[in-house]
Amino acid sequence: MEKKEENSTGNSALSDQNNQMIPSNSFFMANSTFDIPCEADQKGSLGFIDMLNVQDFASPSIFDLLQTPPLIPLQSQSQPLPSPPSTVPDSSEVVNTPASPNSSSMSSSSNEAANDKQSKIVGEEENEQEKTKKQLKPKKKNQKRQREPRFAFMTKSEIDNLDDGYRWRKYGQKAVKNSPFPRSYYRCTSAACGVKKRVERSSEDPSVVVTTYEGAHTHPCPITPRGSFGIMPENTTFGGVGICSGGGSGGDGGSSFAIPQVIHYQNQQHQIQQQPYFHNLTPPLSFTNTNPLLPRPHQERPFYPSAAPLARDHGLLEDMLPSQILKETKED
DNA sequence: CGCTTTTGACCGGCGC
DNA sequence: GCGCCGGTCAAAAGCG
Repeated sequence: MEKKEENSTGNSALSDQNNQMIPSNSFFMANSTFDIPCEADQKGSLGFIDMLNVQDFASPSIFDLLQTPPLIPLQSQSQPLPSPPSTVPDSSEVVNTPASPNSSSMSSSSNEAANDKQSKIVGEEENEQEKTKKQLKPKKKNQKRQREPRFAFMTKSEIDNLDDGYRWRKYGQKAVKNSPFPRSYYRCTSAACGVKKRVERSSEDPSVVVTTYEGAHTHPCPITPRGSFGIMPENTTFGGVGICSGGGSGGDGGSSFAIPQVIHYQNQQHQIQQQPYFHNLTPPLSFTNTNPLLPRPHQERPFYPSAAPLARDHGLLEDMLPSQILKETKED
């Protein structure tokens, strides 16, 4: 079994829908702000997430953004870029304080940094957990639960559980406070991979799916029979916490999160285009990539080995998208 | 038959 | 200390 992890994410941002205050843990999108339920809390499990500026990005992969260059830990933001961690980074905290609403920022919590130091203990805990679990989790004390770096993004989609190429098993579902939509909890089915993700719909915009990844995959991305990465609409806003590098232990070259490319969220008058995932469309918004952390267009590189073939796989897209949309896209 | 999903119960953290 | 809440467990059901 897997190590039971504790988590108690405060949910300050979720509280009051009538509350017009913009919490620090919000996605800032074009003309609107979305709370990120549970993602950013005072405890810092996942810091605030702001709008990602992606000027000049034709269609960058989220992983491109996150993997190159390595995100700067909060503590060392003014320092040279650290070398990528071999596994889960000690300091997964990245905070880019936006100088302006248009400046990019990705952030994450800082308490994870300390907790991550305990990563070595995880294995031992796992064994212990095995023994004790049958008694309904007599938890270890004195050990704050280790938090993996988390990464959240928003997707405009009717599909809750977006296919990101990895295989997930749902292990829980909870009603979300102040939201009519439940939150689903998934875990990567790969044996030694403890990556988790949460999927929920925004209560403010039911068409928006908030997906939060936690942890880094330690294995290559298994291509699902349906084809991976195919169904992510392009209009996703992500924010992050974390580090996606992975470098992982498995020698897989460091892929971590199976998150599709940046999807530009266009929320002008709440008119959001649904666009096929792999098309290079002009970003609906004019972003300014002022973030030194973010790669420049010329740095674009294929992230998924399988992405290129799939990019042309309209068969998949046609499964998932209205034909009209596809048609329009092709014309582009 | 094996894997996934569902779902109620349980646990721990946090605020009051 | 108590209650709330997020997160997880695990048995049962569902599915291919």
